[in-house]
Amino acid sequence: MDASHGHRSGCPINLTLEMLGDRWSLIVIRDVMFGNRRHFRELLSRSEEGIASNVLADRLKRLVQNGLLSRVDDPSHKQKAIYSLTEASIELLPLLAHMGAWGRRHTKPSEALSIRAELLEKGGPDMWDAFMDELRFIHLGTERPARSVLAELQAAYLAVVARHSGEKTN
Amino acid sequence: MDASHGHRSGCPINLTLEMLGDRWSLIVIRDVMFGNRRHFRELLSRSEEGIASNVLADRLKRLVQNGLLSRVDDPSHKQKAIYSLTEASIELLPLLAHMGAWGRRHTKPSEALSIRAELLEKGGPDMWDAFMDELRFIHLGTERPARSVLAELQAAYLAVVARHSGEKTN
DNA sequence: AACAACCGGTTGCATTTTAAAATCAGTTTG
DNA sequence: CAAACTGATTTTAAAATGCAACCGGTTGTT
Repeated sequence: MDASHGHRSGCPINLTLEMLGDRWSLIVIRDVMFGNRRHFRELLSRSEEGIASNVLADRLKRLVQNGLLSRVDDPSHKQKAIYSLTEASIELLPLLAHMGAWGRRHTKPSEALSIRAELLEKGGPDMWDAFMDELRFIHLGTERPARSVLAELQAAYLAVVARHSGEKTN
Repeated sequence: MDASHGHRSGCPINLTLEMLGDRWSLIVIRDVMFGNRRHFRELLSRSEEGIASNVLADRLKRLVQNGLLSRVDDPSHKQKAIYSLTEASIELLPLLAHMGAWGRRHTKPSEALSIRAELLEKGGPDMWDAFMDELRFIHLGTERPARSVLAELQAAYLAVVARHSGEKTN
């Protein structure tokens, strides 16, 4: 069982699950990735799912330790921290896209919150690559790409919300 | 927060996570899918990760309730139950393939247990579709497809194990 | 007929993880 | 100087997990 390294097994699926297989880690990454939440309070109070502050603090710490987020001080406020995606978490995008697609098919999601998943599914790997390039620009400081998938997703989301008269502002 | 239905939110990613976001559910599905473990004892004792019997019993029950597994009596043995994948869990294959690919890149998996993920990544969506067709044959009783991805994966796994002199018989 | 091995679990208990709410000290803003 | 805001921590309780023993029934072997 390879307990020598504190892991249940060396299976890549298992190791991924050990890192991300809980109810909150991927929610946090989703919010940083799709909602561009970069601060503790943003993640805490604008969370659709209502994460508790101690759980958020713990997950942020673990995600930073595992190299899925990076944390730097915000120069504009001595107590603010800015959390960014890393290359490793940016590469989780296809996983999240698939998860959204599966959830859209096999659970009963709300229409407004599904539109991003739908668009991302229809866009396919080409759109994912464009989105990942954009995330590298936002979080890693690479060159700005021509296409903004984030803007496309947000526009589609706002359009749905507007169509149903206001439900929430993001 | 849509607490009206006992869900944290209607986001498809969140709903997927509520169903599968724990440390064991996807391990069980992985073993049924890739290891063709169909009985309680097979899942329990041949588990690489050493799941506890009460946790396995709980997960099997929940997965059946959520429509990710089906359970029928084994006609050859009055006490045996046969667990099968459903269309919903068969469609988790792309997710598991991505998870394996990500884990191969960003964790330190063992070579033997990575070979399936590597093959599945290289095979891409074409191979996934062929595998899903095969899983529908095995678990849902559809017509037998020409290609057996399961055999390909198993052969590759055994080749790696043989190359490293025996480690496990799977 | 006797017996051991096997079947899918269950039970009881200790440990670990998670959840919710209140609280905290330092920082910024008015 | 006070209020609001920052990223957390503390406290307490509940839930999940891990572990080992156990269960009644079934099956294959002798």
